[in-house]
Amino acid sequence: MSLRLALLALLTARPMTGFDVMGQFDESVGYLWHAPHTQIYPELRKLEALGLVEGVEVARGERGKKRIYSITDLGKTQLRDWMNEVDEPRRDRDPYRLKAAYFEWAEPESAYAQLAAHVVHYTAAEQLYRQMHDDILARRHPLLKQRLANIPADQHEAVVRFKAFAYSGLVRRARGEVDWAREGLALLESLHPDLKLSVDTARAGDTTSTT
Amino acid sequence: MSLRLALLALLTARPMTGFDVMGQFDESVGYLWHAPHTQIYPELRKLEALGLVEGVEVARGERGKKRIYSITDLGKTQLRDWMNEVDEPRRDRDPYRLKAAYFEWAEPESAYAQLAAHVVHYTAAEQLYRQMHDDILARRHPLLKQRLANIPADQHEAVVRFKAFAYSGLVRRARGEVDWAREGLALLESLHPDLKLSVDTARAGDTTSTT
DNA sequence: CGAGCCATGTAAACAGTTACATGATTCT
DNA sequence: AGAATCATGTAACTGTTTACATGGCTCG
Repeated sequence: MSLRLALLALLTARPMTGFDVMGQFDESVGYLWHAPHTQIYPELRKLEALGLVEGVEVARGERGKKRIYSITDLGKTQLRDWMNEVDEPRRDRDPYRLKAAYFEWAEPESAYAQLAAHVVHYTAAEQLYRQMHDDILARRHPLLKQRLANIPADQHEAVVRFKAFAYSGLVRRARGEVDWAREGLALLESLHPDLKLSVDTARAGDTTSTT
Repeated sequence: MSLRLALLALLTARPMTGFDVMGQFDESVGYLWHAPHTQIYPELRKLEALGLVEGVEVARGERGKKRIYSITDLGKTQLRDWMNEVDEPRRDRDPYRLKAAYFEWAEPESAYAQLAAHVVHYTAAEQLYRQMHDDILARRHPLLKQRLANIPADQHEAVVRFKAFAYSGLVRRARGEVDWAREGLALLESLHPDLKLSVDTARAGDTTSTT
């Protein structure tokens, strides 16, 4: 259901083509939910069949065409209903923790490399999420600006704060991942004091640390 | 691949039936990875067909039977290979943050109820994970004891520490979820000062808080 | 003998990934 | 003319959920 929710929510900002949705899924909303175009196009068709969105075909140049989707009143009602549902938390599925639990089966060097990559990835992710968070609060984010333009000014504050709140959660998670992975690196170093230096060297040359 | 990894890793502790695996997936490993029996039984058959595990049928009473699976040498090699692979972090899919980003579409009461449920759930989860963490470090955990019995004593420390490390990650995540949800509750209260009390009352009577 | 546990499946539907495919428009 | 971007799909496969099914064992 999350993909549908993401699509409907996105279309409340402005009408879009499937291609536009793709673009948003590569940035902004894409950090909250991502889907490839092979899932987006069919799903928009399904939403249209359900009457939740409406698509109109529009010419593009001489022969080209594109399909612009807007959310319908029914779609807004459905969105509101989904948003009001309390879905009980999903059972956790955690590939990182699963793998870490059995690190005794990996070479220490490779466990180290995995945790180092984790640090690199989530350090960059945290930066990115924090940037988004700040852009939202400052109302610099382009899609957010369009969204706000369509609704009364007295609701702007709530809309902005909710989005910032969501990103603050992403920042928090990313920071947690980094702290956790560092804890793991320290553990590996304490278990294999002899390997430490060689791996550290490998990491410096390997992972193209961006910080 | 995570399900297979979880199954193979589990079978390194001791041979098990599909039913035993189910039991473990309802506790211990189940916090790291979960699958219903409808996925476990066919997957074990597939692993057997691949030669990664070996199943022997054993009588149970007069007419009953069960199938006990053990990991093969090939399975151990495969497990080691998977553990050494550095899988680059998956694209984030985050239903909670997605939903929170569009809370302006929910009734404040219902947004509040969702975050309150989040707090309750992850508070309980944190307790549980912390308990597991402590049981592991103290080597009280039954499956862990069996696992340690099969390997040289000089490897015990590493095995125990890796498992504890994984659970420490779960504890960290759960705590992050609670903090985040509380941040959201505070936000809702600041946006709707008038609603606060009524919702608070509803929460106290509603969610059977266990702390 | 009934309740609760042990034990194992199939099938349909839904969600997500990966591979394969096509073509127009715009800018340089 | 070629590259970058806009635009949209189908199909096969893998993974996960949900519904439907069955039957034996053990203990009170």
